[in-house]
Amino acid sequence: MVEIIALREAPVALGDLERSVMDLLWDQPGAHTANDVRDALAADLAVTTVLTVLSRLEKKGLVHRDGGRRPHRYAAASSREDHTVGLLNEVLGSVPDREAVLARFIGGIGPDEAAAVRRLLGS
Amino acid sequence: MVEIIALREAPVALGDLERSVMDLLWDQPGAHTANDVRDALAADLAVTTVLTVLSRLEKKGLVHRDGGRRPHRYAAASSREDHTVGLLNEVLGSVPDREAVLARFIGGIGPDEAAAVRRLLGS
DNA sequence: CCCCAAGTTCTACGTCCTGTAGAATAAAGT
DNA sequence: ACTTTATTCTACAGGACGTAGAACTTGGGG
Repeated sequence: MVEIIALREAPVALGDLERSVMDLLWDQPGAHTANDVRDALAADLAVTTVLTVLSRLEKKGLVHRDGGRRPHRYAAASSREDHTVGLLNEVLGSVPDREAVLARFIGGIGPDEAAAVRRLLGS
Repeated sequence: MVEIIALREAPVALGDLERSVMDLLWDQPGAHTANDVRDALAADLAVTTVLTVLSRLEKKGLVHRDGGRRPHRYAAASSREDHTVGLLNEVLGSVPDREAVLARFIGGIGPDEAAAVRRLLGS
């Protein structure tokens, strides 16, 4: 199953395993070796599998690799929040009327969340 | 190229052609026959191709088919805006801290858009 | 009543992406 | 150098999409 949503130019689609790896890197910021990642994953995978995934994520620009010393280290290229905001903007960029979508979105959030947004908007 | 974004349970991934068809159905609300759709598309495709795509979109719940009289009619199941809001919520549902993402998102929108959101929030 | 034309469903295939990993190669320490 | 550890190559199955021919269905006209 490919976790998806729907949109555009530089596809940032993530498969289930890719997503798991990113979640790991996001939950535990910092540099990790492929072995670290493999051990941290629930499933019992071959290290090469993890390396393949990390390479693909690197090609997608989601992780950075430090190939300095031998066990290479991998880390998330951007925070989960920033990445997600990017996705939101991608989604919003796929429609002609961005504001119409925001209108319906805002109209659908709960009162507490609305309050939070209001606060975030400063005043 | 598959237009994508990244997430979840019931993948709502749309291919380029699928997306084109949805854009058509959204831009011209109402019931359309497969031939109508084919004629409206830029590319010169076989009707069967369009029918296949429409079927897949129907299976994904994005279009409804009226198979009453013979040239079946197809129409978007929901508005572009509602569909997109669904995507936004999918994206937001993929992170543990929804508010943290909203914070960065709100922080990144332009002043005019911020004003629009404020207005939408009432007050 | 049967055939034709228009329409719909089946089946199919090439391509790309993802999960998965063995084989081959490289490097690092002893 | 030799062994161990790590990385890169190569590969394949499965699923999603684009694409469409073949086969089947159905409503009219003869």
